[in-house]
Amino acid sequence: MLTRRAKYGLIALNHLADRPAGIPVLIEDLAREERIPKKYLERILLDLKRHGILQSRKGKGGGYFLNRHPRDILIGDVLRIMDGPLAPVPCVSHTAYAPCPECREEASCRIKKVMKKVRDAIGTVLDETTLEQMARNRRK
Amino acid sequence: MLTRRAKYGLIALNHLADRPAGIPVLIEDLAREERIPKKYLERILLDLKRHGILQSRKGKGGGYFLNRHPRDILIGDVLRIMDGPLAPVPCVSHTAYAPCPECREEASCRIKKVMKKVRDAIGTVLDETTLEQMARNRRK
DNA sequence: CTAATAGTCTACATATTTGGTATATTATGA
DNA sequence: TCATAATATACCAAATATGTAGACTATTAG
Repeated sequence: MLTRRAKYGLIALNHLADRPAGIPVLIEDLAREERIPKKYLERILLDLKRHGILQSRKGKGGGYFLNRHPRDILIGDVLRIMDGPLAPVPCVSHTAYAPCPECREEASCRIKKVMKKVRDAIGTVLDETTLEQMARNRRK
Repeated sequence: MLTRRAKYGLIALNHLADRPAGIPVLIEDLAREERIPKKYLERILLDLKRHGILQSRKGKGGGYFLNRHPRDILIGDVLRIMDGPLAPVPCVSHTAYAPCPECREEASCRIKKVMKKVRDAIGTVLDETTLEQMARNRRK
């Protein structure tokens, strides 16, 4: 399940993708228009900034804006930042591999074999979808 | 992420799929051999029984065994019982559809469009994999 | 019939995650 | 230098995940 945090993040990025590039949007406006709790959104945006997705300016005329063109932002990367690895078990994660704590012999693990397929299926969708594609159907 | 509960469930089902059909296995043996906390496992097995995956017998000579042939048990169904719907958002679930609480206009929701693809990708793997297939690589 | 066996039910306990708030502090531009 | 707006830190409450404890019930051997 996607967390609310991830949904808020995607909503915010779509919101920003709809505006002209490089023009800052106030957290407050974003929060109000998208009905997201402001203080919570602050932390989400900051996190996305720290990971290079967003950029910000302080003071008057400041706000948040995309750091890259929407076509260069992968939804998979956004969701990794928001919710952690895409993989359903750590032992099949591309970006955050770790052996499963309970697992005894990973090489022959039956769960791993199936979950690897699931991870790849998810990755194929999310790492081949850009913010631009996602935002394609603009509201008028 | 799969919960530990789901992993335990899969491990238990694989364990049972390895034995001759219809011969009961004690919760206690299963728990010990697979290193799963017994009381926790009890509830997991009971849940799988209630959903028709397992069958049990009480008293001496009792225990748990598969209610159907492994080829008729879908991993997707098992995971739904253990962890809930496969879909990353309720609005794209096949088995437990519900509108997302935060969502305003579902028809045009951009998140929904992407997540539907993800759900289908996951479903294609898990609803086409049987316990028999999963258990194919037997340990010797 | 009764004792041992083995699953079932209910209630707690405890840790982690999630979603959110409150209050400062820091940087920027007019 | 003042208003603005992002940043940082610390909390907090509710939900979920992962167990544990103990009583109860059904079954079978003898």
